[in-house]
Order: sequence, then structure tokens, then C-alpha cells
Amino acid sequence: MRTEEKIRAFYGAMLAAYGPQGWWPARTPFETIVGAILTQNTNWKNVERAVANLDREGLLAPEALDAADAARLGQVIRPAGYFRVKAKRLKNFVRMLAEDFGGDLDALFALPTAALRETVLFVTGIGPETADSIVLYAAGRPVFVVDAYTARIFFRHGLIEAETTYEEIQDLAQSALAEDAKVFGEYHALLVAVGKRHCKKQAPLCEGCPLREFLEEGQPVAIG
DNA sequence: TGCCAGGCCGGGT
DNA sequence: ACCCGGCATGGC
Repeated sequence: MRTEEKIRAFYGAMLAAYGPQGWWPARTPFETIVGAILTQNTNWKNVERAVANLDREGLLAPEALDAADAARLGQVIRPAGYFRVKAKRLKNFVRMLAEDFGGDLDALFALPTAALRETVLFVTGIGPETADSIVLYAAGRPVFVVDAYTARIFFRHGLIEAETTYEEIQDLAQSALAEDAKVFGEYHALLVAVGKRHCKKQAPLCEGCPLREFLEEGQPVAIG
């Protein structure tokens, strides 16, 4: 099976196994952005606590975050880990939003996709994955989000090299799939679902993995 | 109990 | 242009 065929086949297999994931798990686009920043290299469970704290403190709004003291904000989001760094990153985003878009998320989202991505990416603390998560899940644009699970699963199935870059993986996925935000969103969420259950860093738990049928015969599933 | 989680930055080479 | 240490909490 060719690489792009395989990427398409993965989708059906994952969907059949787990059903639609309905990502991003947030009530508003702004909460999606906050979650995207907080979940950097962090267990989602911890992010949920931090988001609940923000909500309780009335900080799930751009103006409130912009006005909040960074040290206090850090304490509120503490369960998410890297709390000092992430407090700064959240504030970096809302500062940009205030300065360049009058604090209006819809004004930011009025940008064409490429400009939107670049603008968000320019914020210190927002890298490619976080930017794409925002562009896809908060703004609803068709960009494919690549994360650690994406790279690991694709690599272990021989679809990419260990050195393949973020943009290369993204291009690969986007060329294999229809340009559809809904599909991209489900695909990424499903990869995370598979990854959490069956593709941990140490030890590929291929037993019961819905993608197991796509492994080459006798393929030794390299760790990486 | 150590390893890992839905990354990214900044300084050094 | 890479390479790497640092950032931090909670789950298993």
C-alpha cells in the first residue's frame, strides 16, 4: 500500500474503532486556545484542572487574562505544569490580541488562513503545533495538526523517517486527505486516541491497535 | 517508582 | 542551521 493510501486507510480504521471524537473539547474558541497552550507536553487531565480553575476565577476571557497578574495566573494554572512559562505564554497571546486586533478574536479570525497561522505563530510560546491547533480547532480552518503521536505512529508504520520535519509531515497528510477541517480535526483526535492507548513512547502496545493490520508483515515497529 | 504527557524557547556551537 | 537544557505537575 502506498504511503498516502495508507494515511487514508488509517482514517477509516480509526473511525470504525473509536467513532468521531468531536474535538476540540472546549466550550468556546477562546477556551480552545487556552487549552492548546496549556496542553504543551502535558497530560490533558492536568489541563482540565487548570481550565476549571481559570473558569472559576473568571479568567477565561481575553481582557481578564490580559489584566491578570502573571504570578497569580501561574498559581491558577499550576496543575497544567510549566506554570510560570505558560502564564507568560497565555498573556503573550492576549496581549497580541489586544494590541493588533482590539482584543477581538473574530477580528483575528477574519484573517486568511495563511496570515492567521503566521500571526499566531509569531507569538512567543506558540509553536507550529499550538498554532495549527488554534487555526484548526478554534478558527475552523483546514490545516492538519501534527503532534508527537502523529510522528510516532507514522514513523512506526514506516510512513516517514525519524528526521521528517513538522511541515513535511503536515504536507504529507494534507496531500493525502481531502482539504476539510472536519476531517483534519477528527483525524488528529483519532491519532491521539490511538496513541494514548497503543503507541506510547517506550513499548509499542500494538496488541489491539486498530492500525495493527496496516503494519508490514514482520515489521519490527521501531521505537522512536 | 521512574517515566511520560496532545511543545517551545533561548543560548551555545 | 542544528543541538540541548530547562520548564513542572499529576497519573500510571
